[in-house]
Amino acid sequence: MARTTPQTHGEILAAAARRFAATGYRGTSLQDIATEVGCSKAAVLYHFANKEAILTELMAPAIEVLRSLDERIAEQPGPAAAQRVAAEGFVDLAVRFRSEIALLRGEFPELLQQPVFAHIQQISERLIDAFAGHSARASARITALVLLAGIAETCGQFADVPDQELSDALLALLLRALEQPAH
Amino acid sequence: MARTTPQTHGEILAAAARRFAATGYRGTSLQDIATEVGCSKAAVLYHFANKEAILTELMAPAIEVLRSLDERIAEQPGPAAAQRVAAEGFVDLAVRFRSEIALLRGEFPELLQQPVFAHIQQISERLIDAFAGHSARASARITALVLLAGIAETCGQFADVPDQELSDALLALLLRALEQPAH
DNA sequence: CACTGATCTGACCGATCGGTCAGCCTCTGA
DNA sequence: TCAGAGGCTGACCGATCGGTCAGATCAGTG
Repeated sequence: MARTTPQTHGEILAAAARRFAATGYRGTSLQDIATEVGCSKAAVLYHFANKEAILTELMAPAIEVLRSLDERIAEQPGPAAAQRVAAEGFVDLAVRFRSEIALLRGEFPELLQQPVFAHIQQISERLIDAFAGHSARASARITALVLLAGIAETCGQFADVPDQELSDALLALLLRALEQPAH
Repeated sequence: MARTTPQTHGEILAAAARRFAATGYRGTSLQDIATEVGCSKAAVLYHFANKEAILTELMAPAIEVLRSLDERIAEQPGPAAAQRVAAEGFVDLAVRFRSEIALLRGEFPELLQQPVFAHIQQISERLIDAFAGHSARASARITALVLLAGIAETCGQFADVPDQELSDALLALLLRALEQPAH
């Protein structure tokens, strides 16, 4: 029961990731995390300012990669190049961080309100725009949103599929499904 | 404030639908619904046994259609026919009930535990199977799940798109993206 | 030895949740 | 006129939430 090791911080992070993935962010209480770690709820709040700080630290690496993808897309010369970079970059991100994305478990709408994800809303809008080949046509935007949301929502469920196989399948799907932008 | 009309039942349903769509099922309290209606929380619980009963009544029509779609898919002679019926039926269901689906807002995982959705889990598994053309290949199942989840997750966001246009765009996407089953 | 700072605990707080309950209105029909 | 039923209210309940706080424990330092 008594913990004297200073590695509790990491243990809390790992336990929180497991619980968030199992029951979602809102569905996981600080007591749940504490029980999984084997410490008190107060100990959890000794290592993290509040519940949100745990989520922030868990998501930080994925958010950083998403931000850099956003920049790389903006640098592309035309819509076709932007679409290709967006597709490849997003698939790579989804596969690499699928466990982190999984623990959001459809709570995107509420979680987007939180400071951690302050800029994600705009980034994802630009991502959809790139997916749609900068087209304003309704069908292009519908296609883009369905694919983006579908991948984000499901990639965490393929924990048993090897990275390369999942990556290939998703990229093939995107190339097949996305409407080609006008030249 | 005082309500003497017996139409409160319907008003509560409508208010609940709006609040669920805005902040999700778990994110909406009985007090929120009562405030929107303009009555007391106790009045809401006079008309409905509990919070879940409101959701049950809201979702009943959509669930019934999903159940009949499941039966129709099972009657198809081969995987190709089943895939086509599943695609057309699911798009139709998603478009017609997009406002009902929208108010689940990614809370599928938790809500699936509730009695209302007891059989939905198995039905959706059979739906994915039909989407995948009864193939066991990982890529086919990944594609099926991404598209199904993507449509379910996003169709509620296209409230401004006419039914026919949305339906056409989604069906075209499915025909383009789904892997063809072996003959 | 005394002291300090880091780590951790149990008890507690106010807020909010879904849900219950006794009773108050208002309308209706015998 | 009045009993009773339907509709509704305010007060209240136990549970749970995120978060606070005073203090206990312990390793290291002088």
